[in-house]
Order: sequence, then structure tokens, then C-alpha cells
Amino acid sequence: MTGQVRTVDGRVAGRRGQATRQKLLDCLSEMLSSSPYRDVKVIDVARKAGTSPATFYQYFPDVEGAVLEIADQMAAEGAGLTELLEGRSWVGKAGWQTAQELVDGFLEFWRKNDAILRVVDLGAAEGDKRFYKIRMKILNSVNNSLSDSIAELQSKGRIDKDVNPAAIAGSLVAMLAAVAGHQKGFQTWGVKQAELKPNLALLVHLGVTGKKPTK
Amino acid sequence: MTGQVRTVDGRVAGRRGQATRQKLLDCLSEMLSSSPYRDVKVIDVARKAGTSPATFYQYFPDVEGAVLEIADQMAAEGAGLTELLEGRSWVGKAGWQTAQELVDGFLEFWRKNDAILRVVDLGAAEGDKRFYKIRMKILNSVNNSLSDSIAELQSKGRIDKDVNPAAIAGSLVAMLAAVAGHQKGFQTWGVKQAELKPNLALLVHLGVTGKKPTK
DNA sequence: TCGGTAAGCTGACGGCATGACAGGACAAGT
DNA sequence: ACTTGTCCTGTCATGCCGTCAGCTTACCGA
Repeated sequence: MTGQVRTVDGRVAGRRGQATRQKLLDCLSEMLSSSPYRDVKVIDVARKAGTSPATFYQYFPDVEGAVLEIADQMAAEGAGLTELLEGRSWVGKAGWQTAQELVDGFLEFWRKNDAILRVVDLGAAEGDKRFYKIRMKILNSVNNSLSDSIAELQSKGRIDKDVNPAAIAGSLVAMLAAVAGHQKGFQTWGVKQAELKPNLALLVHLGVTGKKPTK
Repeated sequence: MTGQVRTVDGRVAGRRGQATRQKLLDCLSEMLSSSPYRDVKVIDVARKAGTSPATFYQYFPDVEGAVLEIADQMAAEGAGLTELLEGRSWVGKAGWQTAQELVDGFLEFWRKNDAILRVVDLGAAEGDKRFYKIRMKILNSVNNSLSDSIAELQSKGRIDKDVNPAAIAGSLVAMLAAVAGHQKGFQTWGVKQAELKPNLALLVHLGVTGKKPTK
């Protein structure tokens, strides 16, 4: 699929080169967690990786280029979120279970990758198609599965005709992503993590099935 | 409440000074709409405003400081979003109306201020308390009203006891904000603006009342 | 009308990040 | 040891940052 890893000037990266490259990515990733995106400088990343700025520019065109790389790796993992919905039922107690596990898995994934996801979110919101594509890659799997589930329930007549499955699914996924990204915010509103999850699951269940879950 | 407007070095700003200051804010605001936050440079803002970088630093400590100023002005307007909920009913047809108007007003506000809201969102997500506070100021009005409505319905026994009003309200508000910030994303999923609104309103209504709206 | 005072603005400067290059260090095969 | 191709860095021109001293402008009281 992907060709070999190449440097900016076209050479093929060998073992050592790839190691350096990865180390730079790791350090950048770490910096994104500890300081504002706007203030991340190439020279700091290079220093942290025990190398020089020039080396950084050998592997990446700029900071944004490296961020895209990290985001891509994450998106590949994120595609696994589909499993949270594959072959699950939305009926009865199983439905409630499905909603809960979806929320759980989603929040966990976001928590693990919050720094990079923030940047991806910003890039996408600013209209950058590359970030946009990555955001889609992560959300699409969940979104499509949800959308299909809703459409199926709709075809069985359990949901009103004028409901748009894609709109509902997209809104729910956006909600999950937003809440995950601002989990700290809820503490200020006096809501604890443990309380948040079941309430989110409730909203997801309501949105998908149009009914309260049977617990 | 606020004293006079002051320059960084403590002088009081007069008519001309305030005009310059405002012009810088306007230009910065415009730049945020047209280029990535990370790439907004003081020198560009100054040039656009027909002045020099040194002048910029006379009125603001740095770019972030100026952004906070803009965000503050916006937050003041945003507090008006409370009106969308004040004294509204969540019962019957009126409830559906309330949900629709909330969604409408929210999306409109976000659309008008999308550039600055993106930056505020990022700052808040990165843990900056100043941005966080501003984000709260905007969302709190809506959030509190929603939370109260849910708590009231709950006290009448129309909603399960184990529902946490603040968690539901916060999640719904986060959803509205997220969807508003990624409106373009839905087009890729084949969802048009006009279709999006009623579906969002449906989710809000479901979340607040636990029931499908009567239209 | 005329200083005096404070506001308003800018040129210039040291400092630092950026991004490009050429050349030296290094590993592996012969 | 020699060659080849990968890998890293010293160095440099460029441009932005953030500050300061000093100049210009506006206001005000005598």
C-alpha cells in the first residue's frame, strides 16, 4: 500500500533513519500534550529528540506535516472503533448494552489521543482537507454503522419516516467527540465522569431507537 | 466595572488610541477567518491595519491576548442565547417549537462567530482557563436553562430519577456546539443544512423530555 | 497664543525559529 | 581498506518577535 518511507529530498529511509523519524514523531506527540499547539516549535521537538532542527526538516516539510503523520497513525487505530457496533443489537437490554459500550469505547479512545485529536479537530474546522479527511476516517466507521442501524429500524417502521439517519448519526457522533474533548468541562458543571457515561449512553439510545432503554 | 482601557505600559487610551486598538482587533478577527490560527502573525495584522507591529504590542501583550479580547466581546453577545429558552415550554407542540428555535439560534450564532469560536474551543480543550471561562460564559446560559427544565420535568416524575440533568444538558449543548462547528462535515455525509436542523431539534427534544415531539 | 504634558506611533535592534545546503560521519558490503 | 549510499549537523540567509528610545500629535490650562 504505502511505498517506503521517504525523506523530503527523496531518499529512502533505512533502519536508523526510520528510528530517528519515529523518535521525532513521539517527541512531537508528547509536546502536543504539554504545550499549546500554537507554541510548538521545531527546535524544541528536535532538542527533545536529541537531534537538530535540520534533521527534522529532512523527514517532514513542517510541524503540520509531522502532525498529519501522527494523526494518520491514530486514524488507523481509530478505524477499529467499528467493532463497537459490528453485529450489535439495538433491541431490549442488548440495546442498552450496545449504547453503553459505544460510549465507553469512544471516550476511552478520545482520552488516549486527546492532544492530537484537538489539533485534528481544529484543522478540520479551519477547512483543511487533509485534517478533514483524517477526522472523517475515524468518525466514518462509527457514523456509518450507526446510520445503518437507524435506517434499518426505520425500514421496520419503528422510527418516523422524516428522520434522516445520517443526520442523527452524525450529530450523535459529533456529540460523543465533543463531550470526550471537553470532559474536564463537565466537572465544573458538577458532573463526574462516572455519571456522565450512562447519561451519554441514554442520549445515544434515545437518538438511535427513539425510545428509552430497558435496563 | 471595567476601568478605562489601558495600554500595556499603563497609559490611558484616548479616542484615537481606542480606534487604533479596535482596528487591530477587527483585522485580527478577519485574519482568523481566512488563515489558520497557527499562522496568524502580529506583523500581518499590523500591516493589514496600516500600522506597525510595535503599535500592536502597545495594546496587547501578544496575539493570544488580543484573541481573548475578541472572544470576550463575543461572549457578551452570546449571553443573549438565554432568551432562546427563557420562559419556554417543553410540553406538546410548544416543546417542539422551543427545540427548533434553540437549534436555530444556536447554529446561527455559531455560524456568525465560527472563526473565533474555533480558537476558543481549542484553547479551552488545551486547558487554558481564560478560554475555558469564556466558553463557559457562552454555554452556561443555555446549559443552565436546559438543566433547570430537565430537573423540573424530573421533579414531576416525567423523567427517570437516575438521569443527571446537568450531564444531559451539557451533552446536548456540546452536541450543538460541535455540529455547529463542523457543519460542512455533514455535507460530505450527504446531509444538507435544512435537513440537519429538524433532526438536531429532535435529538434535543428527546434528550430534554425523553419523548418524541408532537409536531 | 503658547508652552507643557501625556497620548500615540515608529524605526531600529538583539534574539530566535525557519528552511536550505553542502559536507562530514557512519554502516554495510566487497 | 575501499566504495557506496544513508544519515546527521554546522552554518547561513531570511523573516518574525518583542522591546526601547525617541519623535510626533493632540489636548488643556494659563
